[in-house]
Amino acid sequence: MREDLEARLLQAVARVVRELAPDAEVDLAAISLVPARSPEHGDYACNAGLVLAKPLRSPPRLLAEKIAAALDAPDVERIEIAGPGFLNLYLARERWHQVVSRVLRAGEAWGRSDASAGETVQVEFVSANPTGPLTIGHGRNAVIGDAVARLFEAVGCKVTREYYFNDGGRQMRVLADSLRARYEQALGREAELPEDGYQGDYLVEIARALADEQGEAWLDAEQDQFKKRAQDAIFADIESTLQRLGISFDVYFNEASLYENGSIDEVLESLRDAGFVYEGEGAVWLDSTHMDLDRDRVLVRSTGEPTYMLPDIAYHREKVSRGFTRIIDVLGPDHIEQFPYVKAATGALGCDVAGLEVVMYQWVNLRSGGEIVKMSTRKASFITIDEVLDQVGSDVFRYFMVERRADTHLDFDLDLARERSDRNPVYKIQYAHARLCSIERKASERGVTLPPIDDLPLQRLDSPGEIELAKRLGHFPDLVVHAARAREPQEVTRYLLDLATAFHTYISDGRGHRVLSEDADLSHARLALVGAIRTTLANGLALLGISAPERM
RNA sequence: GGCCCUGUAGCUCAGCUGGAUAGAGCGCUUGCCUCCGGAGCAAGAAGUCGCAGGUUCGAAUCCUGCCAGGGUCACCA
Repeated sequence: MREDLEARLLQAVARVVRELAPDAEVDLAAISLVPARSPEHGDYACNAGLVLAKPLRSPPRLLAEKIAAALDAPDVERIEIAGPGFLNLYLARERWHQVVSRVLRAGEAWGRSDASAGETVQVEFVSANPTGPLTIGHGRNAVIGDAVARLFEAVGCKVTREYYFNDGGRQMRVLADSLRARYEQALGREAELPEDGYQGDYLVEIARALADEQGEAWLDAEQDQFKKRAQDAIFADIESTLQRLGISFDVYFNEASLYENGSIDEVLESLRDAGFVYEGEGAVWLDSTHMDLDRDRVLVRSTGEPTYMLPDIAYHREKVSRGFTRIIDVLGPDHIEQFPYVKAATGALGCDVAGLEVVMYQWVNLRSGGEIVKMSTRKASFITIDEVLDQVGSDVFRYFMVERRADTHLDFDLDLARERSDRNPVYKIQYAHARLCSIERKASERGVTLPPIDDLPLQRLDSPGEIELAKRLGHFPDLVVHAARAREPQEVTRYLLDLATAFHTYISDGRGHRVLSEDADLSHARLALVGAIRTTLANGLALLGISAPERM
């Protein structure tokens, strides 16, 4: 609806420009049509008069009037010129009533669109190496990644969820040696963890299970056996955590395969051939200075071992080769700095990297008992997702993880998350949904059934609260598109909280908006509105992977 | 020192890619359950948008500098 109006508005602008100053340079992208902030400003507000004032050398209010006169839009009932030169557009009420029937007709598809149809998107997220359980920091990555993937699906993209991991390298050898030590300890022998070994209790448990199962049979086992054992156990644990969050992946991509199929060598050679590699200080360097970046980076250490950057480049070349139109990396601040180098180097290989982008999130601090616990992967102090899930459940966890914009630091307030009360915003939204369901149940108990959608007496929805709610529902598809474009699930949480509040206000502000009454038409109209709100809340929650309970 | 993110109400944060009187949740004050769910609603107090310049009809939003917090800079992915 908004888009149609915007198109007509731009036509009107074009007419006015043609008439007054055909040669003027006008930036049409600067013209916006947005939902008005307050009802005094109508339904939609447009800044075209102000934007055109300069290039057309005319007073903005005068231009606004000309645009208003040139606008051909049957839905627009009235236009006011306000303030410095805004166009305030008032739509006919029937337009908003129609929103209710559209929602009911669309059902689960309400909010979904083909705005980005034809795109194939790969979202790579979590990507934790199998050296330990997922921590709360991975949790933010996991929830954001999955929610962004859901948003892409909602606007018509085909989405591949991918997990990239490395089970090779020094860290895994240390892990293997750590498990061996724990295993020997489990058999009652003297054994010491290697220096900078993995100290977490989870390895003790894995070792105990191994000792119970194998007895002393593994005392002479190879490092590789321990490595595989640890890796399998830890991966099983990671997958079970992800399952608790309702997250599953289409592809698990192993970094080792890039070594096995020769990609690493190929990439290094190609970069060398392209003239972007040189030797210095015993290492092999990426000449990123000549890719418009501020400095060079090491690709192969003086020890002969590649840095993580080289396989990263090979991996991104591999992703691009699979033909995705868009490739998203969900990265924490510790990985973000490498990305421009990886992207530039991948481009230097001749790959089209235009669709490569990052969704970056900031660290999570855990707040408990008024104290802030800084989550640090390096230091031993970390809290696992499972530990938190034991206390709050997936819905609360997911909500809290996407409640803030990804690029701001997140304080996860464990005490608040644990509260099943009005202080906790997840419940406010879910409660509204349950309350709506309750009203529908009540209606069905009383034998009230809705007439066919086309026959609904929606004109009976004439109170300001009802029109306000219908407008809010009407904005939902735009909201989804916007959130997907911004890669910001947070926008959905905010919308849902506002919608839930608007409903609670409507139903209990003492203005007598009883849904079920003696007036059959009014009851039907309001019941239809109830259904539309419920559908929108449920669809919005689904975008976040959060359940919409019918009872609480 | 270089680069990246952040600085908005007592706290945690929005602010729709430059718009009209800067908003929400929590906390605080005061009211509301003979009535479809009080996990709710109504009203109120609370802000030099980190600081200083600049760009223009108009800046929390864009530019520059500074201050503060976090991150990162081949031997950890």
